[in-house]
Amino acid sequence: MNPAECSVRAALNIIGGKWKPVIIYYLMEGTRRFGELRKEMPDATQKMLTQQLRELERDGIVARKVHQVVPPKVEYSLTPYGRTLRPVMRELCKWGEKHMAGKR
Amino acid sequence: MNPAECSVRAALNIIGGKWKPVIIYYLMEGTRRFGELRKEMPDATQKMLTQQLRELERDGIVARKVHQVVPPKVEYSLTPYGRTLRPVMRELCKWGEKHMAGKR
DNA sequence: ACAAGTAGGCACTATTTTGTGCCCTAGTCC
DNA sequence: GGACTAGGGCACAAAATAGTGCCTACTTGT
Repeated sequence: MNPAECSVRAALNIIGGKWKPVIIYYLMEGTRRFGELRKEMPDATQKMLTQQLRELERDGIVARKVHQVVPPKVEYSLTPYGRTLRPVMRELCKWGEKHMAGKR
Repeated sequence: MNPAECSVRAALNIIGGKWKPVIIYYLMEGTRRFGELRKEMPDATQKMLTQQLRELERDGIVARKVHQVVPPKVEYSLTPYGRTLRPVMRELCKWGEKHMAGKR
């Protein structure tokens, strides 16, 4: 397996989850609280959201900031590293739109 | 789910298989016979290769050309539509390379 | 007569990914 | 002292994906 192909796979490992692109998409717009993400993507279960966020955190894409306050408050945002995904997401998105438009 | 996020998911549905990006990658270089692909990606089982090729064909990304000759000969290539994936793959690949380089 | 090479098909199993349901914490409001 | 809040954990069940093994048809070489 040559380097070019496995680099594509590496990228897909990061953004390839069912909800990860959606999370990244929202976080590209700005910081979100956990509950906000849940409202924005009601089809993702809480567990899935948590799980995918953890993975993205582990991979250095999102930052998780816990405010030690009374009702817990946790904010998620893209790390600088995560922001380097922007061009990738843009291409993916552009292609996806064209694809959906020309739907047979 | 807004249109931007679901377009990303639509794109991922096409190129998101375990072997699809690899297949697309090789076909971007040129037409391949089934057996050639097998040799280039020995970790994919024959079944997986066939399956993923069928899906890519169904989605209009690859063309399958059967030559009615004695030992069967089947050639796969990207359709013009498949070639529109080039920029997407390039970004994905660029990001993936940087990602692997900066591996912690 | 028989093995090899090509491009698969089909049934079944294994692995991975998603989803469900139920539980916790610690203040605070009533 | 019960309910509610926001974020999350854990065990398990279901579904999607991937992998294995064995089978076909046709022809050429031995």
